[in-house]
Amino acid sequence: MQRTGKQIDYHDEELEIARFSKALGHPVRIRILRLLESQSCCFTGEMTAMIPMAQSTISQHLKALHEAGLIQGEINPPRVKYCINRENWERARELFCRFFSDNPNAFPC
Amino acid sequence: MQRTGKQIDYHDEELEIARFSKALGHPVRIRILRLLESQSCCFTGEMTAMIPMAQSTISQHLKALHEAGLIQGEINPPRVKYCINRENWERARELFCRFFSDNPNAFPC
DNA sequence: GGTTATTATCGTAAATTTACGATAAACTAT
DNA sequence: ATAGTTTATCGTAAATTTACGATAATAACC
Repeated sequence: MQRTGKQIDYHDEELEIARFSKALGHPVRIRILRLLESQSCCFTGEMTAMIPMAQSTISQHLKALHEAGLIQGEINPPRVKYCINRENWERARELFCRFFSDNPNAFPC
Repeated sequence: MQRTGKQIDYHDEELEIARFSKALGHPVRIRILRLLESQSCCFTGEMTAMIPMAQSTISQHLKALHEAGLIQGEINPPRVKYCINRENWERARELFCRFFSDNPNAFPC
């Protein structure tokens, strides 16, 4: 919240993994990502049809995932087709695997 | 927030991974876990010495990690020694690796 | 019993998140 | 131009998170 802010010198990796984790920290966003994983890409409308939640709320969650870099949207008027952002997905995988590895220098994933 | 609550039928795995992710969603908690990883265990005081943040705030973050199951505390009066909860750590690794795997059935991590 | 050391909890204020309905924006098709 | 479709944004209210200082709890030691 940084009220008085003694300023902690976080490493880039710490900030990166916290940022990805925060985006993954809501079950509906996990659901959305699983949908996108199973069927390469997906229109917003298909998600709103499958997830019983207000369209505006889903759009809000999509924005969160987009800002975290986990998905990307391609405008296909009047619709928007969302896909996993493969580059950042790979980066996240790498970060999590290294983080959870017993030996932080190894990288077996 | 569940105001009208149309109720989404989340799978256990979705809730689990969101729960772990939420706990990982703050850089200071990543820092704490990295400390615990590097030196098997650690007293609260050692962390407050290394992290420029109020003792009560760190205790609060430790509580969050504890409630998510990622760490465990052993009372060693008047101090408390915290360690990674290896069982749940392994579980989280498994969940994340499967989640980020291109093929959700494979499990190469 | 009283003191010291360590950690958790309480009370708080500000910021952020989450959900909704309503509205706006963008582009097609008529 | 007008209407229709799809999606994002706005305004909102409630809940949660995050940070702090102050206080309480716990157990050792004198």
